[in-house]
Amino acid sequence: MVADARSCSPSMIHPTPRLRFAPSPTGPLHLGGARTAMYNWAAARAMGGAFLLRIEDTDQARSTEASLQIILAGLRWLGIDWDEGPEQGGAFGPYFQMQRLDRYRAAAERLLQSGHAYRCYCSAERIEAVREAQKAQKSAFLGYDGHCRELSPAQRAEFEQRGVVPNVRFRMPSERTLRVHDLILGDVEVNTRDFDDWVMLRPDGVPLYNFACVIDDIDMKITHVVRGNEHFQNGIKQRLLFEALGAECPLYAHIPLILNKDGKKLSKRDADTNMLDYRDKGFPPEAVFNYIALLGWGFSGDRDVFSREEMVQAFRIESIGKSGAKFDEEKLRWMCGEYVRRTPPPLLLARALPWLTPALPAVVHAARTHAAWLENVVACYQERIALYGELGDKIGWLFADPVLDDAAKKNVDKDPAGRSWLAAYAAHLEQGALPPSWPADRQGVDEVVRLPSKKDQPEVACAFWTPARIEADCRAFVEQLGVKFGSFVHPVRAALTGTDKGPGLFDVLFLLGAETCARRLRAVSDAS
RNA sequence: GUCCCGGUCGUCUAGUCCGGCCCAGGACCCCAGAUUUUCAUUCUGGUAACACGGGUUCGAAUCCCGUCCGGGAUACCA
Repeated sequence: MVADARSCSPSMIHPTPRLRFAPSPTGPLHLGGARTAMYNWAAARAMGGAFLLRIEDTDQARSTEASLQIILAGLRWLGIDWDEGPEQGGAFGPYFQMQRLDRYRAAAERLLQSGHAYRCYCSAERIEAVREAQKAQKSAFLGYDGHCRELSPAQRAEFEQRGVVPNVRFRMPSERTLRVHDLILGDVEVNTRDFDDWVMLRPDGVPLYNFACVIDDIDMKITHVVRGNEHFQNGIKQRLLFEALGAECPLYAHIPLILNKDGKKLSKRDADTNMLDYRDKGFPPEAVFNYIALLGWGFSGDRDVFSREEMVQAFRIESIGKSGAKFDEEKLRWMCGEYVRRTPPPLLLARALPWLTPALPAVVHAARTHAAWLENVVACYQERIALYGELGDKIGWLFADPVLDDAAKKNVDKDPAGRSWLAAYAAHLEQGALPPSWPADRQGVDEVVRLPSKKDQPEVACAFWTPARIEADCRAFVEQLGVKFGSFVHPVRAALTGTDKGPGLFDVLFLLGAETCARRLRAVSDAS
C-alpha cells in the first residue's frame, strides 16, 4: 500500500505561517543551531508569519538554565528575535516542554485508547540484549522487536502486579510505503518496516523528542518546520503520529548539515562552534549572520554581502541548498573585514570599545575627552582589522611611547645618517604647527579633519597643519636634506609608531601631535 | 548491516526544474601586476571544477541507468 502523505499539504487551514526554533538547553548555541534558527526566522519574516522559540528540556539530565541563557544570548547577538517563547510569552504557551507534561499524558492516553500506542514493559537489559542479538545476526533491522506489541490483558496485568512501570511506544504500521514531500529534498519514498516502535513516553511520564515535538507543533499551530537533516527519519515518525492524532502536519524542510573541515557533522562539543565565542572574540554579529546564511543559501549568484533585511526580502525555504557545506573560517574572516569597513567610525568605536579598554585603560578617558580623535584613530585602522578584538593590539603606540620592534630598528639603521635626520626633523617640526598631543586639548582639530586622509580630498581650513600640509612640508624638508623621500619616511615611521606598519605617515604625525612627535623622534635619535 | 540524502574550482556557490546563451559565472584562499611613505585597502590579471562509466539526443553540468565516494539516521538524546 502506498500512502501519499497528502494530509501533509500546504497550510490552507492555518492562514498565518508559524515557524519555530526548538533548541534543547543542553549546551551552547552552535553554528548549526544558529543557522537553523536563522532560516526559520527568515522564512517567518519573509512570509509575514510568526517565529517562536520552544525549549525542549525533556532531557532533564543534561538540560541547564545556563545553557538556555547562552542560547538566548546567542540568538539575540545575531539579531534573531522571537515573537513567542521564553521571556516573551505568547498565546500558545507554555514554551518549555517540562511545563506541558499534562498535554503529553493526555495525548498518550488518547493514542493508547485508539490503539496507536501501547505499553511496553521490557527492561533496558532486554532491549539491549535484543539489539546485540540483531547485530550478531547481521540483521537488516535494528531496533525494538515489538515484544510488548500484542500483550494480552492477562500478561499486562502480571507486569503491573510485579510493579513494572511501562513506557509507552508508538505502534508503527508494519509494512507501509509512504511518499512524503520535503521542501528541500523533494519527494522521498520510505517504508515503515525500517522503523521500530519508538518510545513516546518514559515510565516517569516525561515525553521523548518525537512525541513532545508533534504535540507541541499541533498546539502551537506550526505550519513549517525547518530543521537539520539529521531529523529526516524523525520526520517520518512524526508524520505518522500526526496522522494517528488526526492532525494536519506542517510542511517540512530538512536542511543539510554544516560540516567541519573533515567533512563531518559539526559537533556542538567543538569549543569554537559556540556562538558566544565569536561574540567574545570581537566578530561583528552582522558578519557572522551573513556568513552563516551563506552556508547553504545564496542571496544571488554574484553577491555575498547582504543585510538581514535583504535576506528577509529574498528568502525562500525552497532555495536552501541540498548539499552539506563546510565551515570556512577564512571566508568568515573576510566577511568580518567587509563589515568593519562599512561601519561608520563612531559606531565602530562604540563596538570596539569593550576590547580596547582592558588593553588600554587610557582609552576610557580618551573616549570621554577626545572622542573625535579616537574616531579618527579607529577610522585609520578600519581597513586593517577584521575583528573588533584586533584593534587593541594595534593602537597602543598612540597612548604610550613604543618600544621599537625588529623591523622598526632595521628601518632606523638602514641609512647611517638616519638617526640624525630624526633629530633634525624634530627640530623642524617644532617650527611648524602640528596639533597638540593627547592628552592635551586638541582644540577641535579632529572634528574638522577627518582621517584617513585621501589624495583627492579637498583642503580644509584649519588652525593647525592638516596631514596634507604636513606632507607638503615634509617633502620640502626632505628635498633640502637631499635624501630620498622613501628612505627618510621609514625611520620616521619606525620612531613614531615602533613598527613598520600602520596608517599613512602624515596621519600618524597629525594624530600624535607636536609634543609627542618631537619627543619620540629625539628619543630614537639619541638612543644610538 | 539496513534505510535516506548528497556529489560543479581547495572552500562557499550560480547554472540543473523548462538540454544549446556554459570549452561553466561570482566570492574566499593563493599567485602576479598596478597605485603607494609602510602595512592594509582598492584596482587589474591569473591558476583552478561539472566524481566516474554507460546511455538518450544533432547537442548534456543539465535527462536516464549503474558505479564510486561522502554524509545522516538507525536511543528510555534532541
